[in-house]
Order: sequence, then C-alpha cells, then structure tokens
Amino acid sequence: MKVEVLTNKEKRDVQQSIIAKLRDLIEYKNLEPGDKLPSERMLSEKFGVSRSNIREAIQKLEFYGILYSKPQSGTFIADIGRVAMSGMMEDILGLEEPDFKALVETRILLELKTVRLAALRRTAADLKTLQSALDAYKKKVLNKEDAVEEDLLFHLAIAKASKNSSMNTFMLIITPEIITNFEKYHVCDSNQSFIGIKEHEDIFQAIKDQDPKRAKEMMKVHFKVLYQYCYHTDN
Amino acid sequence: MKVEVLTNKEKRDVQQSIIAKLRDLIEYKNLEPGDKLPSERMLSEKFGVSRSNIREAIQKLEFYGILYSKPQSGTFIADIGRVAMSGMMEDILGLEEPDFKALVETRILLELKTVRLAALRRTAADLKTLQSALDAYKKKVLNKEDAVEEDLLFHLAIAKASKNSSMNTFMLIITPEIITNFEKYHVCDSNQSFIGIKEHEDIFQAIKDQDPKRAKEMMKVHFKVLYQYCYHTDN
DNA sequence: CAAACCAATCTGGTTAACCAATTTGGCCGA
DNA sequence: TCGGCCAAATTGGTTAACCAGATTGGTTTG
Repeated sequence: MKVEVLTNKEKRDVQQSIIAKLRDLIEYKNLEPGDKLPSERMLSEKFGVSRSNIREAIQKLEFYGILYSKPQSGTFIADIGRVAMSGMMEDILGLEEPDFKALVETRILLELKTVRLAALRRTAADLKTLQSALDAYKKKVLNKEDAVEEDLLFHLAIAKASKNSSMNTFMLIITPEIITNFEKYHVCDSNQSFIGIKEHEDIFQAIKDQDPKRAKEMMKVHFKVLYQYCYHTDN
Repeated sequence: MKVEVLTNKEKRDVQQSIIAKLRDLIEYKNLEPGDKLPSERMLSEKFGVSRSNIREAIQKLEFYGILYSKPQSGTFIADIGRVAMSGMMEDILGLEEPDFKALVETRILLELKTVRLAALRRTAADLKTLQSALDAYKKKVLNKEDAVEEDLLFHLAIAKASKNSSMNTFMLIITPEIITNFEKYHVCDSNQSFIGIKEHEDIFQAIKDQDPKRAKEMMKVHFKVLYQYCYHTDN
C-alpha cells in the first residue's frame, strides 16, 4: 500500500474526519449508550484509513469521555446519552486552537480561584513548596536573570495547593502556551520583575495567613498588567 | 518476547514510570530546551518497555507542551526552559483523578465566566443555537422525561458562544464526568426541572439582551443547589 | 579552501502480523 | 428442552517489519 507522510495539519484533518464519520455511523446505525462500535479493523477498512488513525481518534474521544475501550472486547459508547454524545462530538469538531487572549483570560479566571482555595486549604507542606518556589524566583530576579519559568512554577505551586485536581490540570495545560507567548510578546519586562517580587511575597503571605480575600486581591494586583492587556477591548 | 495484558491501572503506572524515567534522563544528561531526546527505539530498549508505551508517554508530554515530535527527525524538548519543564513533569506525575466536588467547583467557576462572555460576544448564530438547545430541554422536561443531557448541551452552547476556546475545551472535558456523577448521585431531582426551565430562560434572555451582569446573576441562581452542595464545608 | 552534493544512516510514522483474553454459538449430557 | 461447556472466531493491545523524509559526514568540485 502507498504510504504517505502527513503534515501535522493534514493529520489533524484526518482525525477530525474520522470523528465526523464515527458520529455519522452512530447516527446511521442508531447506536445507543453502552452499544459496541464496530471493531477497529472494520472501521479502518470502512473509512479507508489506517488502524493507527482509528485508534488515535478513539483515544481522543475516550479523553473526552465519549467512548471507552475494553481490552479484548471492544469499544463502547459511554453512558452519557445519545443527545449529549452527538452534541459533544459536534463541539469537539468545531474546537479551534485557543488564541493568546483566550489563554490569558482563562488563566486569570483560574488563578483568582486557585489562590483563594490555596489560602483556605494549604497545608504546611504546601507552604514549604511555595516558599522554595518563591525563593528560586527571587534569586533569579535579584541576579537580573530571566525568571519567567520560576514565576510560573510559583503559580503552579499555588494551583497544587488549591487541592482542586481539575484546576491544577487545566493550569498545567495552559502554562506552556503562556510561557511561549510571554517570551514572544515580551509581556514581562525585566524592570517589572522587581515589583513582581513584592507581589509574589504578598500573595504568599496571604496564603500563609489563610486569608482568601486578601490572597485574591493580591493576585488581582499581580495580574493588573495582564488584565489590561486582556481586557482593553471589552468587559 | 512474553506478552502481558495490563489493566488500566497498571498501564497508567507504566506510563507514569516512563515519564519519571524521562525526567531523570533529562536531568542526568543535562538536556536543555531544543535538545533532541534519544530515539523511541533506544528509549524502549533502555527502559525495558515497548515502543508503544514510549510513544504514548511522549504523546502525553506533547499534550502538556513539554515535548514535541518532528516526523523523520526526532523528539525534542520544548522551549519552556529546564526548570519549568522539570517542575511541570513533577506536577504531572503528582496529578490525581479529580473528585466530584472538584469538578463541580471548576464547572461553577467556568460557567459564571462563560455566561458573562457569551452575553458580551454572542452572535445571532449563537442565539439560534442556544434557542434550539433551550427548546429541546423544555420539550423533554414538559414530557417529564430525563433532561440531563439537554441541560448540559445548553450549557455547552453557552461556552461555545463565549468565544473562548480554552474554556470551551475545559467545559467539554468535565461535562461527561458531571453527567455520570449527576446520574449516580441524583443531583438533579425531576421536580427541580420545572424550575430549571424558568432559570434557563432567564439566562437565555440575559445573553440575548447582552446583559453580562444579569446573565451571571441568573447563572448563579441556577447553580444555587450545586453551590450549596459544593460549598457547605468552606468558603 | 569552501560550498555543493550524494549516499548511508537514523528517525518518527505506518502497516502488518501476532497475542491472549473474551465472546459466542453450537454441541453434549442430563 | 434446558443448562453447562468447550472450541473457534473476534477483539483491543502489542510487537515487529517497513517506509519515506530528514540528517549527516565525507567526498567531490569550483
């Protein structure tokens, strides 16, 4: 069989088309939650794509909780209902890559919450982690070195201390993009960093004091620049 | 070679151990951002696991933006800095499955934001989608049928109308879990649904009127029950 | 001496073959 | 006729072989 090498873009298109075909198949065959999908081999033949592609598409839908695979048995439709499944598939197909603005918007939203929760739920161990993350950040800034990573690690430590696994995961997902874009757009000017130390210390102190309100307020101050960047158009 | 079938749990452990080994390798070899990792074959041999496992672990780290693969070339360390990478890997290894409370907490946070953004940014097309989602929900409730799916689809439509791709994605990720847990814990009593119609209509109207403040308020009312479920201990 | 080129090698991606657990359908016995 | 049971077919997962593009190091050529 002729083998072709696909670009990332093309590969994404293939996967999207497989998901669309799966949606149509489920519609056409009137498959309901709990029903078994045709085998991977059959699907790969029917759709004219490789089994790897089928497996990747299934994995993606598994990630979104729409399907689940049982070894040596088959792939099944999750128990979330036909309507929800169909609608979610549509949404997944329509998802676009998040732009920087969306990322910042989401980050601010998440962090204003995680910092409150961290203030409420932080343990002694969390404090220790936060302290060392803060120290690493301060050390870099005082040496006039770039401290974007240490900055973000401090914020990730806050997310971890919030004891909310979803928010922690979401923070982990958006952080690399944020770092990349920060460096690209030079959002963090180096002269800002000295102010950053004070702001980070304030946040840390509020968490230490278990004062959620002040923690959120300090985080808001810390995000002031980002806030403006993100919200100068609307809101 | 002896082939063994692993449970989901064991498979997860294998992947975690591979990630840990990768972290150690990067540490040991002093690999920096942009450097190339050893080839998948070499890693599979060195770690004593199958190439599939290596590939899956790499895909996971690619998802979190820590690595990236170039076809016919190699896998590279993303340009996010050594410190950030090491810290993030640690966090990924420490991630646990989100509990229901965390999910609800996150959902409320996200939705109070998406509904505001939807009110600000919704297009005519969004309104149309929202309207039909609302109609489907109403129809089900009036027929005294279970309407959890239609409920969630309305909320997903709001997320879509918020024009924030990150939040939209995150809503899609947590929605199936929410549905499953709702059904398990019977959070939505059927007698609540009639009130739900009014609440949904209020939210829709606020979005239609482009009144973000009222939209958020109506959503808050709608979440009152959930709110109590989630926050009866703290906050 | 440097730049262009070429072939051997290496790489991630793809395909095909294989494995063992699970279904399944019909057979046997009660 | 019904229920237990076993072998064959089916399945997702795994391994191995293969592909074509990218890399690279040495050679050639201007």
